Amino acid sequence: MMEPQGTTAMTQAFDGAALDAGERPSGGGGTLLMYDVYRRIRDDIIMGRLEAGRRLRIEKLKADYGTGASPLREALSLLIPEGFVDRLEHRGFRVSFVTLAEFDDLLSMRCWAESRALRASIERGGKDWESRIVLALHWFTQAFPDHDARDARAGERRRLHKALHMALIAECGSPLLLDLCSQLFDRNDRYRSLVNFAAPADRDYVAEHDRIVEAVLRRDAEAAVGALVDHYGNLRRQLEPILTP
Amino acid sequence: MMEPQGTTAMTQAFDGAALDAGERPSGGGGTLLMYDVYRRIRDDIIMGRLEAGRRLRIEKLKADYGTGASPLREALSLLIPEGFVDRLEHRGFRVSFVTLAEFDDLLSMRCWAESRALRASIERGGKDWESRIVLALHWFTQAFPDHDARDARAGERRRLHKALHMALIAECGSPLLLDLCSQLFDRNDRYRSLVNFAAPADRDYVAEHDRIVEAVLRRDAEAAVGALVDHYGNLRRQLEPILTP
DNA sequence: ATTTGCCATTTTGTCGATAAAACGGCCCGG
DNA sequence: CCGGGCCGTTTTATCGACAAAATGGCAAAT
Repeated sequence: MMEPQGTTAMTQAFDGAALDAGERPSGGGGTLLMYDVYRRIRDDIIMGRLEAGRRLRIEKLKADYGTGASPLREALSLLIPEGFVDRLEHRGFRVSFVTLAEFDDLLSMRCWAESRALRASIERGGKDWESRIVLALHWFTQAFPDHDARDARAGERRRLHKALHMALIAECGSPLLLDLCSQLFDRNDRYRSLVNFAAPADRDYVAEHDRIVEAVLRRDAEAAVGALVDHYGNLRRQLEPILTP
Repeated sequence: MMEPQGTTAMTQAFDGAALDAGERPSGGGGTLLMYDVYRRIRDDIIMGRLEAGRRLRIEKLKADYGTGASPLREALSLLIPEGFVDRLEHRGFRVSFVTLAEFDDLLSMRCWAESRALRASIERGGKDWESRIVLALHWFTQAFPDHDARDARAGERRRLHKALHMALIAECGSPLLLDLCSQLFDRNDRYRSLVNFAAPADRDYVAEHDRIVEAVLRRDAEAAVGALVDHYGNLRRQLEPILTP
C-alpha cells in the first residue's frame, strides 16, 4: 500500500508556477499562500503526479511544498468536497481513489449539465462570445501538436483545453451551472491524464473540438450537443481497459 | 454596514448541539472539532442567526464557539465554496449576501436537478424506498404544527424537512447528483428562513408535501415533478417583496 | 503457531505566539 | 472647508510547539 519514494517526481520548491493564474475554488485574489498550495496539490493530483491512494503526510508535504502545516490543512480540507482527497479521521489525508463507477457518474453528470449549459449559451451568446470561442480554439489547436502526458507543457495544454470548453458554455447565464461544469471538468481530467499516460493519442482531439465549435458557430444546438457528448464518451472507451484489471 | 453587537443572539458556548448529527461536507466520522464548528456556523447562517454581510472576526468567533483559530479557519474555508461565506483576502471572512438573482439561479438549478433525480428515483426505487418516504413524511408532518421560525425546534424541523426531500430522490443512483441537490437545498434554506421570519405561514406546507408524496407513491413522475416544482416556486412569490426594497 | 494485550513511536489535530497587512485617526497642505 | 499622506492600532495569515490519538512491534498466554 505504501509508495516508493522517488518514482514520482514531485514539484520541487517554489518554481515559477505563476502561469496558470485565475483558478480559485470560487473567486478571490491571489496573494494567499494557502491558495497557491491548494492549486499546486490539486494540479498534482489531476495530472497524476500524486497517484490515487497515496497517503498525504503533513510532514512530507511541508517539505515538498515548502510551507507550514496551517495552509496545507486548509488546502487539503478544500480538496475533500471536490473529491480529490479523502479524510481518515485522526489518520490524516490521502489522494482519493479512481473507479470506473465514479467516472461513469461523472460522465453522466457532465453530459447532462454541459448539454444544458451549451444549449443556453447558443441561445443567448452574442458575437463577442463567438470571438472568445474562436480564440480559445486557436490557442488550443496551436498548443496541441506535441501531445506527451509527461511533457512540461502538459499543464498548459490542460489549461487551454479547459478554457475552450468553458468558453463554449460561458454565456449560459447561470453562475451555479458554470461552477458545476468547472468542477466536473477538473474531476474528469484526472481520468484523462490516466488515459494519456497509458494509451497516448489514438484519437484526433483537434478534429473533435473543431466539430463541436463548427456546430456551435452554426448555432446548431442539436449537432453541437451531439458532438460534445460523443467527445466525452470517447474517453470512456479508452478508459475501460485501463480501469478493469 | 456594521452590525449592532447584541441584537442577534449567538449560539453561546458548548450547548448540547449533538442532536443534528449525520451532516458532514462529504462523508466522515464525527470526533473532529473542526466539523463541529463547521456545522454550527453553517446552521447559524442558514437559520439566519448570522445575518448576511456580517463580518466574521476570528477573535469573536473563538469566544462564541469556544475553539481555537485553526479549526475555525478550516471551517470557514469549507463554507466558501458552498456559498455561505465570502473571503476578502487579508481582510478576513464575512457572511455572504443574499440576492434575488442568486435565489433565481438556485431555484432554476434545483428544479432542473431534482426533477432529474426524482424521475430516476421513481423509476428505480423499490418498496424500501417507499417506506422511507412514508416515514420521513410522517415525522415531518408531526413536527410541523408549531411553526415559528424563532422556535427552539426550528433546527429540528429543518432537518426533518430536508430528510423528506432527500428521501424522495435517494434512489436516483448518482452520488454526485445527490450531493448537488443536498448543497442546493441547504443554500436555498437560507432564503426559506428569511421568509419564515418576515411572513410566517400563508401556505400549507404539509399539504404541499402530501401532494408530492402521493404522486410519487402512485409512480406518476409527471405529477410528482409538477408538484415539486410548484412547491419550490411558491417560495419565490413570498420572497420577492422581501428582497426588492 | 496464532492470538491478545501492552508500550514506544509516529502522526495528527489543536493551541498560543509572531510577522505582515489593512484600517482609522490625525496632521498637514491646498 | 476639504483631500491626501503618515503613523499607531487592530486583525489577519502563518509558523512552531504541545497533547491526544493511532500505528507497529514485542512479549505473554492460549
